[in-house]
This record gives sequence, C-alpha cells and structure tokens, in this order.
Amino acid sequence: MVEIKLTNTRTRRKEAFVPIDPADVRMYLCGPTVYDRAHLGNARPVVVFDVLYRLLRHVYGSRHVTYVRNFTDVDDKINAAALARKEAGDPRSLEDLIRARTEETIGWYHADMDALGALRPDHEPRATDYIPQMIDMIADLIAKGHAYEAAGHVLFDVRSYPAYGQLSGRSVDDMIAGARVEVAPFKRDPMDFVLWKPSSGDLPGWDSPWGRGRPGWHIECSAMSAALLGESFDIHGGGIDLQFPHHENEIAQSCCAHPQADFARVWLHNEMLQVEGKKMSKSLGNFFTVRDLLDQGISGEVIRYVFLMTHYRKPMDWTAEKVREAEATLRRWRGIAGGVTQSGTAASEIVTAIADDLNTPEALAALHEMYRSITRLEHRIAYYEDEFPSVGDEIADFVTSAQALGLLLPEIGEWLEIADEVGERIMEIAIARRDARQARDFSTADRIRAQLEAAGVLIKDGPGGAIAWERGPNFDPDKLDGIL
RNA sequence: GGCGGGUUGGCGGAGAGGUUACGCAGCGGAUUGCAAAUCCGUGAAGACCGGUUCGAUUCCGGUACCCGCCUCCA
Repeated sequence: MVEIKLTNTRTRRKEAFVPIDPADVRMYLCGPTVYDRAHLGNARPVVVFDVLYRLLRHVYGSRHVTYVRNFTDVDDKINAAALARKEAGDPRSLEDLIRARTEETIGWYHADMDALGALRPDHEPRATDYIPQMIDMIADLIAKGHAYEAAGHVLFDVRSYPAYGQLSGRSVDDMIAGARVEVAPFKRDPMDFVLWKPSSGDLPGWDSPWGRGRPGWHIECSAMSAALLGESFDIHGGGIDLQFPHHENEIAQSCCAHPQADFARVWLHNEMLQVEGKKMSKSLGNFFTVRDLLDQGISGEVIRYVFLMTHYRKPMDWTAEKVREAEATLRRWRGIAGGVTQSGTAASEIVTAIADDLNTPEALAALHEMYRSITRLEHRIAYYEDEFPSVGDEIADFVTSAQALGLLLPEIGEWLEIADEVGERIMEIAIARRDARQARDFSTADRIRAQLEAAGVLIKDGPGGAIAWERGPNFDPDKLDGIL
C-alpha cells in the first residue's frame, strides 16, 4: 500500500499517515460562510483537499473515505446581506431573505467548485441544521467547568484548558500581551471566546437554556464534525489563517467536551493566495471571485492547474502568465488524450508524488515526462509508420494519472470540446484546404487557414497531409459559415 | 511586540549532503510551400556571512529583505 505522508500542523512535522480505521478514513474541511460568491482564495483549500480526497479514495477505496465540508449559514455578514435587501424594499421577512440568500449562495458555490473539478464531499452539513447539537455541547462544557454564562452570553474559559494555544504555538499570556482586541467586560479572561450570544428580535435566533440566541463562530465545526465523523477522526484542514483562532478554539471546545477522544489527529493548513505578488484585497482592486474568472473564459480546469503548480504549504501567486502556461499545457495534454476511451493505470510516480505531502508540482513534472515520452513515440510512428506499436495504452495511463490530480476529467473538458456537427464541418473545410495545398494552390490554402483562425480554429499540419486542428481561445462556430 | 513561513537559473517551481528536476521563454537543428504545431539538442541557479563535512544550494548559527497570522477572513 502507498504510504501517505502529510505535514501535521499540530506536530510541525511531516508524518506517515495512519488512519484510525482504514475502512472509514474521515476528513473535515472548514467550508464557506455563505453570504457571497466564493473568491479565488476560497477555492484553494477546496482544490487541495480534493486532491487529498482523491488520493485517499485511491489508496483506501472510494467507499472507505468520508469527507465532510460544512456550510456556515448563520453569521453576521449573512444577516447584514439580508438586512440590506430588506432595506432596499424587499417585502419578504428577514428569515425568508436569509434563507433565500444562503440557498442562492450554496447553489453558486456548488456550481463554481464543480467547475474546478472538485468532487462533492460526502456530507455538506449546514450549521442551522445542527443547533441542538451545539446547544448540547455548550451545556456539556458548562457542566464540565470549561464554560460560563455571563451577560446573556456563554463563554469558553481558556484558562480551564491548559493546552490552549498549542496548535498555533502561542501562550495565552503572549496573546494577551499583543492583543488588539476589545475586551468585553464580562469576560473572565480577555482570550475567552463566545460559544453562544443573544439575538435581538430582528435577528435569527434559537431558544436555548440561556435565552434566545445564536451560536458563536467556532462551535458549529466542533458539533458537526462530532455528529458526522465522531469524537475522533483523521484529518482536519483549512487555510492557515484559520489556525488561530478558529481551529485553536475548535480544539479547545472539542477536547474539553470529549476529553477521552483525540478530536482531529492530523491538521492540514494551506498557505494563502496572492495576486500578482500582493495580497488579494478589495482595497487593492485585485479581488475577484471564481465566477469572475470563469466568465472571462478561464476554464475551471485551467484554474485548477494553476493551483496545482504550487505546493499547498507555500504562498501561491495568481498571475496572468501562469494562466497562459496552464492553458497551453492543458491544450496539448487534451490534444493527445482526445480519442482515448479505455481506462488506464495511474503511474506510480504520480501517486507517490501526491502521497508525499501532496506534492502536486512534482506530480505535474512527472505528467510532463509521461506526455513527452508519448509524443516522442507518436512522432516516430507518424514518420516511420508501422515500425512501432500503438501508444493507446500509454495515453490511457497518462489520462488516468492526470485524473488522479483532477485534471483531464471529461466533466471539466467542455472548454475545448467541439460538437460533432461542427467538427464535421471543420473537417470538410480542412479537407478542402488540404486539396488546395496538394494542388499547390497556396493562396487558397492560406486564405482558408486564416479564416479558420478567425473562427478560433487552429490548423496543425501533420506529415503527409495529415489533418489536425484544435479549438482556440476565441472559438466561434458561426464564423465557419461561408469559408468555402 | 508575540507566533509562523519564505528568499532557487530570464520567469514559474520541486527534490536531494556528492549524480539532468520539471514547465515556460531563449538559442541551434529537423520537419514544412510558408507559418503554427511537433520532434531533437542546448546555455543558465539557489539572498548574504560564518560553521559542520572529504564535499552544502541541501544540515547548524547569524544578518538582511519579503510575506502571513495575532481583528471577519481560505
């Protein structure tokens, strides 16, 4: 069996991964707060974890992996978005507006992450469906002396958990020293955080032993992971910015509520995304969503490839140059993968690279080498004809290897596809051009080539009058009319 | 102030204490009516200063610079 190694934030080391139960490997990823379109930074952990999910399924079997990614649908930003609509004159109730907003955002999220070729998790729990579990957990924490009620809030008592700060490598005293937080007067310690807070009448709320209110930010993940994966599970991840306070607080809650359990054994954090060397932010004007890129004609597969070019634990810079490179590479790859339908075997170099702490750049390098060995063979076959065997098996293995990274999947290939009917039409034109070339009527041949290019079809002449073409960046089938 | 990460060839980006990463771009060649595509070949590196070592870009220490988190944030 392939040995998987992962860098565990908790121990700060790369460790061999040993599942609690190989028959049910369990992982949890902190998902989005559903108040708006997913921005590009939201997509990075989704792609990283998709690669991990595919790897685990490959190694342990697809029925032996459980992947949970939550939707946070209770949050002040959601309330604000709904309130803004109400103030803009929307007649619906605030509850309806919130529901509509979260439903809509989840739909967007699914569409955008599907476009990146990310598999849907096995469970996508919504926070609002787990309020009773959160209330139970909070009550349990109070009973165990780790939380207290004050001024209508319930707060976690960080001093009651000596290991607090271990994940992020900081002590409570250090944090207080450098803190820029406003300290609520009812807190016993400045670092105590909210488990439950009161809701006024115009905000969403649920009845609880502490009055009508809503959960704090961190408790949902503790409650949902316990409900769906158990008190101990294998992998928990998210962006490095979640390391503190979110994950630190999750650990405190879960480990105090379930002192006999491990909670998450391995913590994985991806580094942040930059855009042209700078942090993506609205104020710098370099902020954009996944949908913005898709609408610009950058396919989800290209976006995925750009992500995979950088190891997940390094900051990743999104640049136009990388997009160009990724697109050119995928065009070539899809160019040879086209007609192959047989299934292959993922190359061991690829699986080994991914298993080595998700080393996707190395996996891509191995794919480049596979590609080159195939084109080299194809070249020889084309020139010397039957002296070499078919490369069908090699291509099938290449495609299967790429699919281990979530690339070259049929469902994200539409950006290069051409409808059969249109393909026949192009073939007709290309044959006419070949005939003109063979008659040495180069002005006609060049005219046809230029017109095809204008329609976004790139002609690639092969030896001996072989015909090949590719769908270019500005493909427009309407412009094919009247070429002949 | 506290915690953490980074600095590799023109660009992107990995691994490994001693042997070509890989990709893009460039250059030379093949092929081609001409392009494109494709194929073959090829130069180029590891912030700075010390230390360990037969040997370090790779390990250790320091310096400089950059970045992230500490506040909603993937």
